[in-house]
Amino acid sequence: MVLQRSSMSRVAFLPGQIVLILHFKNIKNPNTHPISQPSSMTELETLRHSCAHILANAILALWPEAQFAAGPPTSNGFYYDVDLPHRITPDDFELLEKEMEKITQAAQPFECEVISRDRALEMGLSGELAGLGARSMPSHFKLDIIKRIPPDAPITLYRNGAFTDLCAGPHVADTSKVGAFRLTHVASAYYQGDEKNPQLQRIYGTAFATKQALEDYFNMLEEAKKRDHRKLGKELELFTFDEDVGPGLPLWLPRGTVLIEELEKLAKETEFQAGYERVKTPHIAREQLYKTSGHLPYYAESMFPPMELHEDGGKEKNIYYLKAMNCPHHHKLFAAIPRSYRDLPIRFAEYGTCYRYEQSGELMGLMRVRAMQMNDAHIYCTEEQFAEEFRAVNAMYLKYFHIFGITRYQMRFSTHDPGKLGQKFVDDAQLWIKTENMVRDVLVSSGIDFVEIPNEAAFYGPKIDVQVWSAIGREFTLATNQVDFAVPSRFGLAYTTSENKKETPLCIHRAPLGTHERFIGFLIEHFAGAFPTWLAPEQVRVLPISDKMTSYAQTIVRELRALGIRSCADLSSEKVGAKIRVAQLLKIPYMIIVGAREESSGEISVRSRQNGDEGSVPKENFYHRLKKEIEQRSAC
RNA sequence: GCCGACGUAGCACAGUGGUAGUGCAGCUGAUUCGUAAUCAGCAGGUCAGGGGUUCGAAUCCCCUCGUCGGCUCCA
Repeated sequence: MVLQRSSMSRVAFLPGQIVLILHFKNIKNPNTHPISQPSSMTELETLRHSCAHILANAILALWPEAQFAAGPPTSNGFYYDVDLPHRITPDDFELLEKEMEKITQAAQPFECEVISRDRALEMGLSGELAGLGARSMPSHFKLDIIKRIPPDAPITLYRNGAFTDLCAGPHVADTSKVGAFRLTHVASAYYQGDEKNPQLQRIYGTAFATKQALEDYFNMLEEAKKRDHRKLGKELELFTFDEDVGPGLPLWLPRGTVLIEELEKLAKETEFQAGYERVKTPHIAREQLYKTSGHLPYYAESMFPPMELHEDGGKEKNIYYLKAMNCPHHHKLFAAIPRSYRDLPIRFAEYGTCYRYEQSGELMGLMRVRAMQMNDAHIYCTEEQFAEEFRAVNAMYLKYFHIFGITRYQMRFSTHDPGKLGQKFVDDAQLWIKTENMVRDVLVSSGIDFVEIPNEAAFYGPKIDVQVWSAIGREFTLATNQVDFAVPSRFGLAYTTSENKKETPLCIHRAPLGTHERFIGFLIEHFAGAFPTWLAPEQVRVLPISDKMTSYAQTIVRELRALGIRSCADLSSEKVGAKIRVAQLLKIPYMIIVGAREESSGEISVRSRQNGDEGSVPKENFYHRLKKEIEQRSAC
C-alpha cells in the first residue's frame, strides 16, 4: 500500500463553521478560473482580490522597485507574490497596513480597461503593469503572464488611483469597499510553483466584509490552535519527538500507546470478522524485492538510503532497504504457496511499520512522519470477485467512520487518462475502464459522495483516497484504497483456475485506518483530546477525599482493573477540587470520588468529564454501565 | 530540499552587551479537606550545539541541528 503524498490545501474558515473549498487539478472549481474566461468570483473573493491590489499598491508606495507576479484570492484570504530586494517581515506589516488604509480611505474607483496585446506588451516593457507609472525595469512577470494569455482572449487592466495592474478582475467598486483586512504572514513561493523558477516573497493577508467577521475568523483560528494535535500530544502526554532519535520519528508515550493498541484491537476484530488473515513481515528487504516491484529506481528518493552489507568476507555486496510499503512482502507471501481459485480471495492484513524519507520541510507533527505503522492489507482476488471485495472494503471504511463520528470527509476517486496509457499508466485500456466502472458503481450504489479526478490514479490502477482536514485547516489523505492490476504480474503471482490454467490475481491495497501516526493525529484534533471512553488512555480516575480513604480507593481501582478498565487512584494530598481539576485537564472520561459515606454504603460518587457531578450509585451499577460503554465503543 | 521566522528549567513565557527570572509542574514538609487550583520551603539552566567579535555574549556575527509558516490556487 502506497499512501500518496497528499496536497496540503487549506479550508476556508467562516465564522461559526468550516466551509471546504477544494483545489483539485483538472476539476471544476469555483475558486479557479481558466485564464481566458471572465472571472466569476464570489463577493468575498472579489473583495479579497481587490485587497491584494491594494497590498501591491502599498508595497510600491514603500518600495517602488517591487516586481509582482500573481495576486489571487485564496480560501482564507489573499496573497500577492512579489520580487523585492528588501525582505518583508511581519515587522513591516504595520507600515504596510497603514499604507493600505490610506488607499482605502481615498475610495479610489477600480476602473477596468480592455487593451490590445501590443499595448499590454508596451506597458509591460515600460514597467507600468503592477506599477505606479513608468519605471526603468520592465514588469517581467506580467510580460510572461501576457504571453500565456490565449491569443483570442481579451486583455484587461484594472486601475485604482496611480496603480495599474494586468488583471482579469473583477473588483469591488472602489478601494473603500474592501471591508476589514489584515496581513497575516509572509512565506516564499516559486514563480508558477516551479522550483526552477525564481523564489518570490508571498505576502498573505485576509479580509472580510466586516470587522466582526475578521475578528471571528482570528478567534476561530485561536480555538483551532487549542486542538492542534502537537499541542495536545504534549499536554496529554501521548507522544514526543527527540532530536537524537531523529526528525519525523515519533516516540509513543504510554498514554499514546493505549490509543495505538485500541485501534489495533478494533482493526483486528473487524478484519477477522471480514475474513482477513494476519501476517508478519520484516522491516527490511533486499534491493531485488524493490526492483521486482518496480519501486526502484523511481521511488528511491522517498526511501531511506540503503544499507550495504559485505557478507562472505566482503566478497559479495548485499544491499538492503528499509521498507517504504508492505505490498512487496505480502506479494511474496502469496507466492510462497501454490494458490488455487478455491483459495481466493486471500486477504493478508498486517499493521506494518514503514519508513519513508519525507523531505525535511514536509514533516508535520504526527501528520507527516518518516516512520509509520500502516493499517495495511492486500486482497488477492479474481476479476469476478473484485466488485464484492471492493464493496466490502468500502463498507469497512464507512463502519470505521461511523464509530469515530467522522462526517467531514471526502472520497476522492482517481482515474487514469487514456492518453497516457503506457507512460503514466499501465497499458491495458480495457482493464482500466472495467475496474474504474466497477469502483464507480460501488461508490454510487453505496450512496457515497465522491469527486472523480482524472489523471491522478496510481500507475497500477485506480484509487480512492479519503481526504480530511486538520484543526488548522490542512487537508491530508487519511486513508487509501487502491486497485492494482499490474504489480501482481511483475511478481509472477498466479492461481490455478478451474480449467487448470494459470491466472494472475487482481490486488486491492487498502488502509482504512491509514497509519497510526496520521490517524491518531487526526483523532486527537477530531475529539480535541477528549477521547471516547473506549479509546481514552485513562478511563477512570479514583479520587479519595482524604488519605483515610486510600485503601478504599485502591480497592476500587483493583476492581476496575479486574474488569479490564484503565484506572488509577489520585493519592496526592490535594483537596478533591484540585484532583478533579487535574483529571479534567487530562480529559479523563470518569472520576470516582470516594469518602466515608461511599465506603460505608458501598456506593461511589461519579463525576463525568462531560456532565460533571452525576451523584452516587452502587458501584456495580457503574461498573456495568462503563463496561457496556467500552464494549460498544460508544461515541462518548 | 528551498525561502523566512523561531529555539531560555518538564511546560508556558520574561529578559536586546554587565551576577539568568516568573508562573505552573517536580521534590520535601505541614494540612485530611466532598465536586475545576491548601500553605510553606527546596531543587531545577553549558540560554539548542559549535565557532567568532568583545574587557564582558542568552543578547551581535557565522556554521550545524531542530521546530514552525510557506513552496497547488497563475493578469
